[in-house]
Amino acid sequence: MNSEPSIKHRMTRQKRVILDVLKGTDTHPTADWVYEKVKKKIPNISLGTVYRNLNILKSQGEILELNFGKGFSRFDGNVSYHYHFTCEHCGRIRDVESPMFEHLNEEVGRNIGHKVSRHRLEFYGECTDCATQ
Amino acid sequence: MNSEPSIKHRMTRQKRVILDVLKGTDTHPTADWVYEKVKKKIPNISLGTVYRNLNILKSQGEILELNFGKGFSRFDGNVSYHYHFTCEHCGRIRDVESPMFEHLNEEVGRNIGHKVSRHRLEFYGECTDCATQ
DNA sequence: CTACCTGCAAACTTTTTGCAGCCCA
DNA sequence: TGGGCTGCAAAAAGTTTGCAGGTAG
Repeated sequence: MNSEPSIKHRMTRQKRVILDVLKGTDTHPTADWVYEKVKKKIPNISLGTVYRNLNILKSQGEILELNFGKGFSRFDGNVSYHYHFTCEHCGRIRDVESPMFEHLNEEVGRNIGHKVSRHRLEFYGECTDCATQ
Repeated sequence: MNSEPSIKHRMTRQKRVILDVLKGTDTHPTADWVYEKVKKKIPNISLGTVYRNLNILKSQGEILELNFGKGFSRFDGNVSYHYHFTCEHCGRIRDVESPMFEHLNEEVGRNIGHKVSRHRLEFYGECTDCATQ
């Protein structure tokens, strides 16, 4: 994977469209979803190129790789750190607008005796769309 | 995967040893680590059997499947729900003895307008072992 | 020009599954 | 005894990579 900081990365058409797709959705898509979407603009793009660019963009801090324990990754063009809410009924993943609980790091760090620098918090439940059906 | 509740699961030697291995460690091992460990007692066990039993045990609530975004799962014989701390230096995953923040579900649920029933919280940082080296 | 990037396809890794025989309840 | 379970091996599914030609800067 060409993501060492020493390499000067170029802005190619492929990379730009991939980034645009990710910045233009809040659906936390999989690599394959991105691939299908990008194919509409660049029909002969390859899945390998999508993966390569996702890794480069991730290493450059332009996107986030999320993981919800399904054996594949999801990607997020919203790099401002935030929590997520997953509906266990429809599977949709939403951004949580709630503020972050910054104090948890220090609180738990003191408790366990290790230096805690960040945390990841995911909420699960049933969204209103599903509850009202 | 034979994990429908309708199926009457049996206790086989393989399943018992797999469960013993998981209950006897706090290292949050991968399926392959469990496989290697179980092979010492049942040398001709197959990896497929390990995976099948891990899935059955998980569906029965006897173990937990964890996911730390590395392309493979980790398993936990400690099913009392708890948080984890991952050292980003040595990679070791420790249980967090801190009490759970039960109020987060209601607080965030009110904020986002969806029914939140549980959350998952993972801490990251540097453990004392690594910090003092 | 010359790194870096692309499409293609093969390779890799983790996990699942079909099958014929085995064994727990 | 029969339905679930096993070992084996092949298949899936997601992701990475080697290569020869293409292109951004």
